[in-house]
Amino acid sequence: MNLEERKLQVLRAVIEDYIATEEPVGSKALAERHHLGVSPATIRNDMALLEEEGLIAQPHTSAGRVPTDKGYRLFVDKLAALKPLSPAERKAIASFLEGAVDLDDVLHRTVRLLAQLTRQVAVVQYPSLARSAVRHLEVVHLAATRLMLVLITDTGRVEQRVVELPVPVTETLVADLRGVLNGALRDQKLADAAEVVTGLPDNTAPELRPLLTTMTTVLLETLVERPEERVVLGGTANLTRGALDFPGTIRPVLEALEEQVTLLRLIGEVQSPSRVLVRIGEENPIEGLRSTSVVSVGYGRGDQALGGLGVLGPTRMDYASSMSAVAAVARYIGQILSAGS
Amino acid sequence: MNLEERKLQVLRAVIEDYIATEEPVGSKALAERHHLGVSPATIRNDMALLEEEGLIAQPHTSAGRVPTDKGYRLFVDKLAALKPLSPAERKAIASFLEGAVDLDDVLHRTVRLLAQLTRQVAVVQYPSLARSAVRHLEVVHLAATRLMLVLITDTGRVEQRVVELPVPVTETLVADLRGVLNGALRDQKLADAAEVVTGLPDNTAPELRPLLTTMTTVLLETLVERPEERVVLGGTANLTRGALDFPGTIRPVLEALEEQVTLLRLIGEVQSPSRVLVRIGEENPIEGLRSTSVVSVGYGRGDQALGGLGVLGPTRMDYASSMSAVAAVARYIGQILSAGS
DNA sequence: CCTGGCACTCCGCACCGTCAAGTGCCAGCC
DNA sequence: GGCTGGCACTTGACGGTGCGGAGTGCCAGG
Repeated sequence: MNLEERKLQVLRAVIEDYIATEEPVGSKALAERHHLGVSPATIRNDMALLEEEGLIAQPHTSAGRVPTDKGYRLFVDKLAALKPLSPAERKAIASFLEGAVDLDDVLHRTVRLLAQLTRQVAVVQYPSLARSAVRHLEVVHLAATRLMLVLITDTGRVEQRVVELPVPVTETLVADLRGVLNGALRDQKLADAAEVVTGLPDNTAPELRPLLTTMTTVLLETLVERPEERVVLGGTANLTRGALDFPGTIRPVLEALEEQVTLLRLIGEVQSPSRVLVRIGEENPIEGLRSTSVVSVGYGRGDQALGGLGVLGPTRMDYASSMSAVAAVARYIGQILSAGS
Repeated sequence: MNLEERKLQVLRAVIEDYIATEEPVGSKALAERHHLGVSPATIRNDMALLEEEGLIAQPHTSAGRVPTDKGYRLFVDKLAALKPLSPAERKAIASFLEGAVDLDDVLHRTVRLLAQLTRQVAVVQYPSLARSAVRHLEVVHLAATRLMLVLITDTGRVEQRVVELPVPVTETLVADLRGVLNGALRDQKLADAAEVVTGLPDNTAPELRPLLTTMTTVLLETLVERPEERVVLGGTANLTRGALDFPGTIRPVLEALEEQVTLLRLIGEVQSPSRVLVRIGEENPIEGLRSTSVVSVGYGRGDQALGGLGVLGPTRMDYASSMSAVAAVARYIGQILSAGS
C-alpha cells in the first residue's frame, strides 16, 4: 500500500475512532485498533502530513488528532461507503409508517422515525404546494359574506383560507364559482396556477366576475405568491447527547431550529430525490448551525422533488448511517405519497 | 409588624432575590436590599423558622437559603400579587396576533408570543374538537370509490379524512350525502355528535343507507371517539437559560416535551378559563418535569374552555409575570376565536 | 424580642506537583 | 527511500492543599 492510500486509511481510522469515542485519537490507539500494518511512529508521520493538508487538527499541542470539516468532507466524498440498513431497521421503517391516516400523520411519524433511527434531530418538509397539483377546490358558504376556500392537493395537503366578501352572495352563485374554479384548476400544478387564474374572470359569465376576481386574488396571494411551506421537527432531545452538551453550544442550535424559514433553507432548497446532500460544519449557510452537520435529501414521485427531509447533528456524526437512513426514509415517503392517501 | 407577618415578608424577599440572582440568598443581603426594618440576626432567626416549616432550605451548611417547592407554593397562593402587564406588553400582544390569517397562524403566533413574553417554553393547545361545534361538513368526491370528509368547526379547525368505499358512488349521491350530514350535524357540538350520527342511517332514504353507514363509522371513529387533540410548542431555546443549564437536567425536559400526550396532560386537562393553574416542581404529574413549573390556563368563549395554553420553566421563575402573561394571552385568544375567523 | 459579636463551617478558587498521553525528531535498519 | 524504536518535550487532567469569604447558629446584653 502506497503512501497516499495509507494516509486516507489513517484519515478514515481517525474519523471512525473519533466518532466512536468522541475523544481526540492518538497514533498508538490507531495502530492497535486498526490493523494498518505499520507502527505508531509511521502513523505519526502520516498524521503530520494530514494535518498539513488541513484534514485533521490537534486541539492543543500533544493531544490526539481530531478531524476538521475538510477532513469530514473528504471522508464523505471519497471514503464513506453507504451502509445498507439492517433488516431490523427496514422493518422499523415499514411498521412505523404504515397505518398513518393522513398526511399530517405520515409526516409526524416520519420525523419521529428519522430521529429514532439516527438518534439525531430530524426535519421533514411538507410537500411543496408549488410543486403539487390541485385535486379539488372546495368553496364553502360559511355566511352571506364569508366563504372558505379549501384546497386539496394530490399530495394530500389541505389548505384553507377564509374570504370576506364586500357583498352577500347566494348559494347558487357559490356553486357556479366552485364549478368554474374546479374546472379550470383541477390537475393543474400550483406553480402554473397563477396564469390560469388571472385569465379566468375574462372568460366567464358577467355575474360571476366580481366574485371570481375576489377569489382569484386570494388564491394568488395566499397559495401561489406566498405558498405556505411547512416543516415538522423532532428529536431535539438528541441534541443533549454528545459533544454538543455544554449549554453555550446547544443554545444557538435550538434558536435556529425555532425559525421555520431557517429550517426551510436547511432542507427545502430544491434538491433531487436521488442525491443525498451533506453540509458539514462551516459549509452550513446558517449562522448558529456552524458546529453541526446536516444530511438531507429530496423526496418525491420519481425524479420530481416534492419536498425535503433530513437530519441534523454534530459534525462528529455517523455520516454513512445517517445518509442511508435519510435516503431510505425518503424513498418510503415518496412511495406513500405516490400511492396517494 | 408581628412575627408571622414578617416571616412571610422574609419568604417573599428570599424568593424575589433568588429569582433575580439565581443564587442562594443570605440574611445580610436581604437586610440590605429589602427595608424590613430589622437586623440580619433577626432575619436569621426567621429564616431558621421558615426552614423548620420546610419553606426554604440550604443547599449545604453555611450557604444562603433557597426556596423549596412548598415555599413557592405558599408564595403563589398568598403572596404573589398579579403583576399587570406593561402597556408595551399589551401592545405587543395585540400587534403580534392581529393579521393572523387562519387558526394555524393564530396558534403559532400565540406560542411565539408567549415564549417571547415570558422568556420560557410555551405550549398552546388547539381548540378541542369535542367542545367545538360543526360549522360545515364537506364531502369531496375524489375518485369513484374515494371520498374526502372535511370537517370545519366554529373555532376554525379544519380536519380531513379520506374514506375508501367498497362500491363506487355517483356525484349526485355524494351531494345527497352532503346534504344529509350537514343538515343533521350543523351547529352540533362534536361531543354530542355521536348519538346524532348513529341514528342517521335509520331515518334516511334506503339508497343512501349503506354509504351513510360507512361515513358515520369513519366520523365516529376519527372525530368523536379518537378526537385528535393537537398542540403547538415553542421557545425551547429558553430552556438553555438559567439553572436548567447543565445537560443532565435539560434532557428529560426536552424528552418529555416531545410527547404530544405529555403536553396534553400538561395543559389540556379540563380547566376553567378564569383560573390560572400553577404546578410547582414535584407537584407536576410528569416524571422528568419535576424540576420545572408549569403555569397554565384555559381559553375559550366566555366560561367555556376550548383548550389550554401555558408556559413551562424552572421552578425558580417569575410566577407573577408568567401568570399574568398567560392569563392575558388566553383572554386575547378567547376573543379572537369568538370573533370567528 | 431584637441586636451585635463571635466562633464555626463549608464552598470556591487558586496553586502546585504528578501523571499519562501524545507528539516531533533523530539515528539506525531493511 | 521509507519504516521503526527510542527519547526528550509539551500539555491537559487530576488530586491534594491552603486560604478567603459568605453565611450560619448561638449567646449575652439591651
